[in-house]
Amino acid sequence: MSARRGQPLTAEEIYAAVLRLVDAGGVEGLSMRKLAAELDVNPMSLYHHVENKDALVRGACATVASRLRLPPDDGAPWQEQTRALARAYRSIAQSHPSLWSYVNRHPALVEDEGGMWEVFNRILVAAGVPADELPRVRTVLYTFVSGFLSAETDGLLGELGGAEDFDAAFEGAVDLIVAGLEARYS
Amino acid sequence: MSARRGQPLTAEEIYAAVLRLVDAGGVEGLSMRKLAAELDVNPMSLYHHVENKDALVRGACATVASRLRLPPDDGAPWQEQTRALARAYRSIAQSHPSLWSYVNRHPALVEDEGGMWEVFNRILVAAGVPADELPRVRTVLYTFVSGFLSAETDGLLGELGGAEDFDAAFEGAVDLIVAGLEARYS
DNA sequence: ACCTGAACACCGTTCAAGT
DNA sequence: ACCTGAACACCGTTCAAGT
Repeated sequence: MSARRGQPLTAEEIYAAVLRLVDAGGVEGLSMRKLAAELDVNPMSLYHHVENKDALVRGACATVASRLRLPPDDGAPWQEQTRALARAYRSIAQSHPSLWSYVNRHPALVEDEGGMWEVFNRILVAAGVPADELPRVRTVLYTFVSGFLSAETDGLLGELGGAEDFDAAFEGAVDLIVAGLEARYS
Repeated sequence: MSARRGQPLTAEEIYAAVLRLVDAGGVEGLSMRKLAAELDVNPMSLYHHVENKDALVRGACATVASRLRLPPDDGAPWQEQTRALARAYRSIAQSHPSLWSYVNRHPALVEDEGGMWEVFNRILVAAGVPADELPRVRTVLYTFVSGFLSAETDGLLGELGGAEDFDAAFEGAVDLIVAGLEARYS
């Protein structure tokens, strides 16, 4: 039996607990049984609120992704908007590193986070990328940024050396991308 | 009891089986018990040859990494050597995608693969990167390439769209890196 | 010295039985 | 209608007991 009050679990309650457990021990460290214990509930009761562990992670993702705040379409130079978008994305990744790292390598879980691709497109057009190259360039640059962030959140950045100040290294990485775009498309 | 001949397991035999299982079902799909079955051996016998599952993966890595063939130091332009190094690294990653993907996000398992960093340094010096920026630039570019490769091996590249021809997308990605280096350091 | 069965402490998930 | 205990098919690893 559970020591809980009569009210059933809310989605908010569940996902707050999921994020707590994932932050503490990664998605691999999350288990239905631990989550149930965290919520003071019978493990099997969880299946009444969520289909399975995968759906749990997907829901946690949606919760976090909804917090992405995209840079506005003011008249700022595309270089500055690129940096703003990259920083906004990084801050989401860093808010729950283990979750982001896991989701980023599970294609089925990656979804359009609040119109990010549209914003990215707009910026690349401003940078002079021709329409037919746009999807490829967008995808490649996304893999570059997510590669850096994976290295950062997985601890590889520190291991590889040369980047004691991660913020500075990130800015340098974005600078290199901007320089590459300028050289090829401006 | 085992149906094996008297001879004990060899490391070659074990790692060949590990790679077979990892290729088929990823590192997450590898288990000591399945490996033992694959080798027709008692699960507990494996612990006589290897410390634990982690050591197993580390050994498999070393096996694969030893196959990396670095580009020679001929007088080729640094742009061409950059492409050659990137291609050599990609072909290793692609030879056992699941293993590479797993190892790449476990910092403790990433090791210098046959002097790759030295070769990378030499190329970047030729590209005009100043000595004090070298470690940072090397690390950032590594995260870019490994980000692309992770996206490719994890199936994210196809999911994101814009890259039906992965080889072409990879060349485009390296082109962008080269353009960035030329713009900032040449 | 080498090998291994049973056991321990975990998983995700199903399902029949309870209220 | 909702909940849950027992069960199933898995894990990695330990350890005492066997040869």
